[in-house]
Amino acid sequence: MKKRPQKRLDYEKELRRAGVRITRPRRTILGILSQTEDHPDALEIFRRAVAVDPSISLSTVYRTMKLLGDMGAIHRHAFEGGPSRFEHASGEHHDHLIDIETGDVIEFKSDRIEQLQDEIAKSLGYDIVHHRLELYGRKRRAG
Amino acid sequence: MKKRPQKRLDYEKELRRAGVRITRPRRTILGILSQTEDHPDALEIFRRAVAVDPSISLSTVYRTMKLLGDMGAIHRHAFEGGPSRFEHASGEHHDHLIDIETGDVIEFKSDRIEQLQDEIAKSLGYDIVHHRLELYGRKRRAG
DNA sequence: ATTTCTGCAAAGCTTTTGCACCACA
DNA sequence: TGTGGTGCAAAAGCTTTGCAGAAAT
Repeated sequence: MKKRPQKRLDYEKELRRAGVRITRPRRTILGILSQTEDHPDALEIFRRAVAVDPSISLSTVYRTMKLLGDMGAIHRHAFEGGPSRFEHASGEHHDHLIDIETGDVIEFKSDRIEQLQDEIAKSLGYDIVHHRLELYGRKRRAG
Repeated sequence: MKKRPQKRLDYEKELRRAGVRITRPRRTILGILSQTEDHPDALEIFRRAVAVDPSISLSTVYRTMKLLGDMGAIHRHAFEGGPSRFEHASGEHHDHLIDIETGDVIEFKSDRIEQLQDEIAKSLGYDIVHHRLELYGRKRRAG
């Protein structure tokens, strides 16, 4: 029952603050991202955008995702065997379980795992800058 | 102080058993993999192979890696921001810490993390087929 | 003698980029 | 009105593939 009302306005504010122009294609893409609860790839975002504004280009989608990624407003995930997929960066950090049959993505979080990761890195003499934890699985059937 | 003596012979046996021909380029590539303790990408394997047999092609490297991967003899890792890198599949499962400055890869293993992953997947109604855990970090400087 | 494999070149797929025009501030 | 953004097409980077000739069994 999560609500993500008018996330687009937040994006716009952030963008303006960063000194970037709010153009028609950008507004369209932000609108789509604000309604997005899944993890679409660039082509899928492009398709959804074209439905709103047929003149939009895939380049602009990529450029906008790059822009938002650099600002930290979205995350890009390069899951196995496919193009990068995006999600908004609102909310807390989490990792992903990918359904290898459907491509569905389930988010999860484990403080314990994060803590263990830190310990491991430290013991190896490293500080973690970021990490990637992806579980690829198959839905267990009842019975 | 690990030793990996004559790993090539094992590969060859496996390949013959699988009904594949041991050709000159394959023997060359297997020889290189057997001496490899790092995580080279296809181009790097190609370079090392060319030093032994200048007539080898990059396609053959890719095809051989695919073959060995399908047989489970090597693992392919798609670390962030670069081409896939390979390692032989001998030895036990482990995860990777990637030095974001040098690209160096350090292997580590945590039974506790594996166990937590299983629990998480189960609680979400999934069985894990495989997973990917990569820590991207920077060497902590003394002091 | 077959069947598999190879090198080469071309194509595939995702993502980035050069450029001339367009539009936001 | 000037700078930044856009669409288009081309290119880049990695990997796969079609094909005709070569080599392993």
